[in-house]
Amino acid sequence: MPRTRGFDEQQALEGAMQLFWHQGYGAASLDRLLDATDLSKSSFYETFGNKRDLLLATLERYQANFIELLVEPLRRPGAGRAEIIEVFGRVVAHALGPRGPRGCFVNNCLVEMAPHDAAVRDAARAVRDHLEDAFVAAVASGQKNGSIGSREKPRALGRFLINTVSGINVAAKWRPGKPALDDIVRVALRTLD
Amino acid sequence: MPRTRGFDEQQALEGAMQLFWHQGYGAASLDRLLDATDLSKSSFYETFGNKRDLLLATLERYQANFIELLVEPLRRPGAGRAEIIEVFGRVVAHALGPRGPRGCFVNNCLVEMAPHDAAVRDAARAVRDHLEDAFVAAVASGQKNGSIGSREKPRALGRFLINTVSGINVAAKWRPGKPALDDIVRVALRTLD
DNA sequence: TCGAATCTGGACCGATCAGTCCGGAATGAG
DNA sequence: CTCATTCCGGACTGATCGGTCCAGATTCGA
Repeated sequence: MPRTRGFDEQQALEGAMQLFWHQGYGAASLDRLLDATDLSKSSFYETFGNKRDLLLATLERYQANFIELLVEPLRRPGAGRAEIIEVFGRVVAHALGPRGPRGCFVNNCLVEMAPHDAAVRDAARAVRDHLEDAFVAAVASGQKNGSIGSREKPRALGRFLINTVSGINVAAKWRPGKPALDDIVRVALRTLD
Repeated sequence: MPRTRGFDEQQALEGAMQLFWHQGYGAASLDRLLDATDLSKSSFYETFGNKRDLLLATLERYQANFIELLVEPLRRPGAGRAEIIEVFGRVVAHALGPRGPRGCFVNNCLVEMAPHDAAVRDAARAVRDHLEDAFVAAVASGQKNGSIGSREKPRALGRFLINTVSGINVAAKWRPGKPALDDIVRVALRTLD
């Protein structure tokens, strides 16, 4: 039974993710989701099953479309200090966002849902681990090419860097000035010396 | 019309705060709040007005009873590196908590409510600013007595430290091992050199 | 012991939630 | 054009939400 009328499922997913991201899971009512996905109620349930399954799907999309793009510099061969700096620049821009401070989708889910929902917690943790590993690899590579000091193990530095990223995303929620975020990044990056 | 039967309002506040803290605002239904405060529905509304006002009251209590206690070392005359280290030890213990990872009450509120509720955002920001100022003062004092390096302005270091605290509280949500948190703290404290 | 003040449990309200279901409109294949 | 398939709007359900209200139980001062 092939689709003949087809609609853009990816675009619907994107809309849903944006809504979850800006409003949170609880505040994203079904009506608003229908608006955001541009779907009828029937098609919505046909396509995504239910609200929670949709959340998990948007988490996957976030991982694939945002996180992967965000850390792309860290994947370059011979990545080091410069690439980490570049990623932090993206993090700041990403956290503030063009349409109000949305923070980080995964962080938001973690805080709102993790205590109650093991599946969401696992999904969020997976994304975070992925990000941490990317930092660790870049640190190791940077220590090898001399752009990063060798006083700390890559894992420890990676954990610290991802923690700083988390903090920035929370900080974004109360709308700090860019100077405040720049202070945070500058001091944090001193640990790479 | 004086109270003759009196009940412990402070204890009710404490119970409500614990519930909000562990479950979040949305998930803390009225029924659960009545359990937690050990109040009847009528007395609940008589005492606290409504659910949201109660949240603001618990935020104040958190500020007075937890944050103030947490940063007490920073208030000691001549505070410096040692006191900051002490506070970070408390932060780790506080975030993990005895009854599951509750993170930081203010952070949780910030993420869940700040986008929708200006009053909550202001209250949370006030608590956070308070904490940041305590760090800044301790850094300034530590730079004066030589326990902390002078390469960064106290405000910048303070912003960085409070950001690290935020990150740790988010990290706690996905139940990291203590070694991971220790890595984060150790690396972060190197910025005090 | 009596009466006033305090407190409680639960019935009740309107709103909103996620989710189900179906009659019929829209569409494309043949 | 025909007709099966796809899709939509909206009525509907049952649950739960925060919040109101009051009759009556409980308690205390006098």
